[in-house]
Amino acid sequence: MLDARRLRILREVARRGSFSAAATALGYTQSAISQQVAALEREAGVPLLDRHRGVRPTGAGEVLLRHADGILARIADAESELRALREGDAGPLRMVAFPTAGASLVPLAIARFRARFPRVELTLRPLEVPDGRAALEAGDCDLALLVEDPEESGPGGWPASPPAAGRSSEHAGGGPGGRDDPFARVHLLDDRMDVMLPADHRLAGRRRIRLEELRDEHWILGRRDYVPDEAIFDRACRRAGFEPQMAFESDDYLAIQGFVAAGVGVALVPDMALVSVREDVVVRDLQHPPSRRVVAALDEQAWRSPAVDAMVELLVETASEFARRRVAARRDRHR
Amino acid sequence: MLDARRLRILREVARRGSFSAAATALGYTQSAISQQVAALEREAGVPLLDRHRGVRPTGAGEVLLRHADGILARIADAESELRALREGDAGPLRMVAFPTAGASLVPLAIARFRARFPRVELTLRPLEVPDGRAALEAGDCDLALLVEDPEESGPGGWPASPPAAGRSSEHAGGGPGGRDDPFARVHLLDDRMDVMLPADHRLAGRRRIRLEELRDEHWILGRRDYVPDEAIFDRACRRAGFEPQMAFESDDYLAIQGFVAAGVGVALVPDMALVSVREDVVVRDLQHPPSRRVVAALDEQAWRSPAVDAMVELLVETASEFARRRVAARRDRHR
DNA sequence: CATCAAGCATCAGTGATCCTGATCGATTCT
DNA sequence: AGAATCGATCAGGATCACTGATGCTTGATG
Repeated sequence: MLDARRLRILREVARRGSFSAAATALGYTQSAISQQVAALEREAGVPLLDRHRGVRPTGAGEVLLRHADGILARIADAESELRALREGDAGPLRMVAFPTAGASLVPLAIARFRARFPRVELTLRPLEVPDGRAALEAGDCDLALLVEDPEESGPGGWPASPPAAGRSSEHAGGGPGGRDDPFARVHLLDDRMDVMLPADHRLAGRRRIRLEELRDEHWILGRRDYVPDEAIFDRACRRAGFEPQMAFESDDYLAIQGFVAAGVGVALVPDMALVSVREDVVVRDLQHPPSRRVVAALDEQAWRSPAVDAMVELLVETASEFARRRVAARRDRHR
Repeated sequence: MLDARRLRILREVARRGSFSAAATALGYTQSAISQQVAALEREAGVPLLDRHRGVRPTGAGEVLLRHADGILARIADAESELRALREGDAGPLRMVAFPTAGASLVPLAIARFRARFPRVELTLRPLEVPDGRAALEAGDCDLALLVEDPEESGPGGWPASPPAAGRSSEHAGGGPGGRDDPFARVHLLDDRMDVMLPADHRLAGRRRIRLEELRDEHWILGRRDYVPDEAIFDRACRRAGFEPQMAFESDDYLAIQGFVAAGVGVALVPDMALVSVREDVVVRDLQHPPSRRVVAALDEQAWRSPAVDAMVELLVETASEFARRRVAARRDRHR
């Protein structure tokens, strides 16, 4: 196969009009140029340079030079894109997020990210948590936003960078009740869960509610296999000393709002899902509110581009602002 | 610089999904593939393949693969064009010819050539003989049609090919009165020169004229520095025992016809320039007609593509037919 | 005409690179 | 558990690329 380095040499020779000049320009000796050109001509089976009067490309040389520019330009493109990718300001960044995050937290982070890294090709797929985990495992995405049950997972934290020495696993998973997946997790926020009641519910006027007070209600919850909501809820009820009666499961918090409004039951909803709340339902704090943990997960094995790191950092920042704003919103709710 | 061979390996690995399969496909061992991919990743500074579960390209790998196809395709293009060029059925063929040939003999040869080698990019520049010789010398053309004085040049013939053994040089130039340029010459035809008279000239009715009979005429001839016509004519006159009186020089045979028709003088014109003859002039044979030699000249040093060889051969054929046709036309002229 | 400088070709030597074959560890399938 | 597959790694040998020296040709200069 034609060697691009030799094409570069040929081009330089043609451009400069002499082997020696090309050698100087490329940092070789004249001897090396001569040998490489000879090798290229041997390979081509045709003389490429007319050495008789100066050095000029022959017809065949012209033909090859026409291609050489294109080939070398494309190689240079590939190299510059690789360089950009290595430095984080270009290339693909494939994100997945569970739908609620994809509609609330993530857009904020992405807006900032795009401003800072306009050339990164950022893609976001909203995927339910198990699918997101699978995508990460399959290498189909670089970064996944997941919700998890805080009592099933470790404390979470910034993952140690793989090539660095002394990799501490204290932040990563694998602690008590650790997970069996190899992901690094970064804690973004604890998504507190509130109770949603029909606006005309007997407890709607209360500022804070104890879970036991709702022991006789029918409950509407997110689907068990998508979000950890139900597991968290079950445990909370058990601790409150009752067994909840389930009315419906749904994977859509808007649908859940609809059920609550219609009087089908009450719901435990994560704060994050409350970016829009219908008029005919109210949201009230629980006394000991459970929460679910929102994390950014990465493949600890895989190389992390600077873009991914930057995105994680932005997510952390954005999440903390988001949490502050939610606390404020919670305060307003009670006025 | 990125090595195209490595890109090919990367592509094959990505396509087949395993190092071993790629190794088999490319005729390497798995070890070689592994090492080459590792080298490519080192060079790129980024992991390109995710080896964890099967082998899949990472984001960076995808980026590089996107370029790899383009790069490899272009290299393949260049190679196939080189191959075609080596085999003669593609690539450039740059011809120059003196204007008279460019308007008579050459179009016939080119028509046949194009039918046989449609993919060769054939270019023809009409250049006066000295310019054509310079172009050939400078390597600006592959083949030049020249007119020469037969008494200044050797017999002409098929040039000996430099690398081939046992190619007889008996036909080649370099005989008595040889030239100082390094061109190989192939004799195409002897372009006989006739005398052109005004239609009302006193000798217009004659079938054949002796040069001496025109000793008192004024002569119109092609320019000395462009064509050998004048040198040939001078010598003929000297042999006929007189010194010609010159009226005009012109580099255009149509202009010469105009002068003759206008009665400015008579002219010695090469047969080849008589593809079109005005009504108000006549062309008559000389008794011992001088002739100029039409040759195809090539740079003996340069590599001769099969296309050039084919063109030379076609020119020889075409020239002999052309000469036959001219003889017939000459016969008709006298009826 | 002799000399000199510039330029390409060639050769031997050396260091880098590439490939093979063997082996190891990990993973998957049976 | 055992076999099979796959990638990583290592040592060794072949090849390749480059350097530095030398020779030859050409064109300019005194």
